[in-house]
Amino acid sequence: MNLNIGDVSKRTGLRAKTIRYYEDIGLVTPLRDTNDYRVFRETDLHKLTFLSRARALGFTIDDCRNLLALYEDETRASADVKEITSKHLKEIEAKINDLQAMHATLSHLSKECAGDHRPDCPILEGLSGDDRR
Amino acid sequence: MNLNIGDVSKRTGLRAKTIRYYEDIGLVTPLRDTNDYRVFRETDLHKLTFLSRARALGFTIDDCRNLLALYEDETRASADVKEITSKHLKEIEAKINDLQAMHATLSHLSKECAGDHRPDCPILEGLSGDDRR
DNA sequence: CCTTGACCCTCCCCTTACTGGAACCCCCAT
DNA sequence: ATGGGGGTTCCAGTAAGGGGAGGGTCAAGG
Repeated sequence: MNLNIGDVSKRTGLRAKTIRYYEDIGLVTPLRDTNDYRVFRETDLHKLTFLSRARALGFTIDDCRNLLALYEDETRASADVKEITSKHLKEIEAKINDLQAMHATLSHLSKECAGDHRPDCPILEGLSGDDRR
Repeated sequence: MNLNIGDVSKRTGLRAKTIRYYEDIGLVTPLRDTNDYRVFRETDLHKLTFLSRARALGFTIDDCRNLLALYEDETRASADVKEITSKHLKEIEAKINDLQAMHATLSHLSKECAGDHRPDCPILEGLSGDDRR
């Protein structure tokens, strides 16, 4: 069950480039064949799958590093995992709020804009210093 | 009414560094005093205010460049502005959707997690290949 | 045995939108 | 003259990879 980078890429959904990058920054340490090809074992595959999912859920690489350490530590406290997750959830909420505020402002301006050949444009007015609400 | 970079920074809310960067990439072109200090005029101030607001609404620098060109073009069609805005609104919506999906998944896992001293952790299980919904 | 195409390798620069820092100049008040 | 608070340039770094050059390797087919 020794896999090349291409195989791992297919199974994890990560690109080969990404996997090499993860090795560079020390998240995985595959073995090497005599021809310098990376050789991934079961455990490497598990880690990379884990990383793929954690990244897809928006965790930073740094969070991933910590989560992975907890994942591998049989004596972890689930509280530690939950804390990282809660912090991340709060960041997600903050981002959603920001985006919703932007969306509200912009869609308001956009609705006012005729969107035709004429130059008058409430969007540009809103973006300029012109501060009437 | 000639302003130094610090004055402009205070009035626009942009940091001096950011303003220099905007000059670097050609978004503004302040004059120069004999001592090499940048000299900003009214129009520069307007442009930078515009940029500050557009950035705060999440437009990319590239969008800003286009919007600024339209802002300065008295013969623009408001349709062009609206198109950039609509595209941006769609991107915002997509991001919000992504974030909400992440949030849903993560908060579900988080709720299942005891968050105590014990190692059992549904969050880690969810992140590993363990694919039971 | 040789070639072809699909893999794999390393190394380096590019991206976004800035931010930080070093090393230096300028002006005014003490 | 010295101190502080402006200003200037340039260099390096961030997150998380992406793109591409230039080259080695492997397995199958002719």
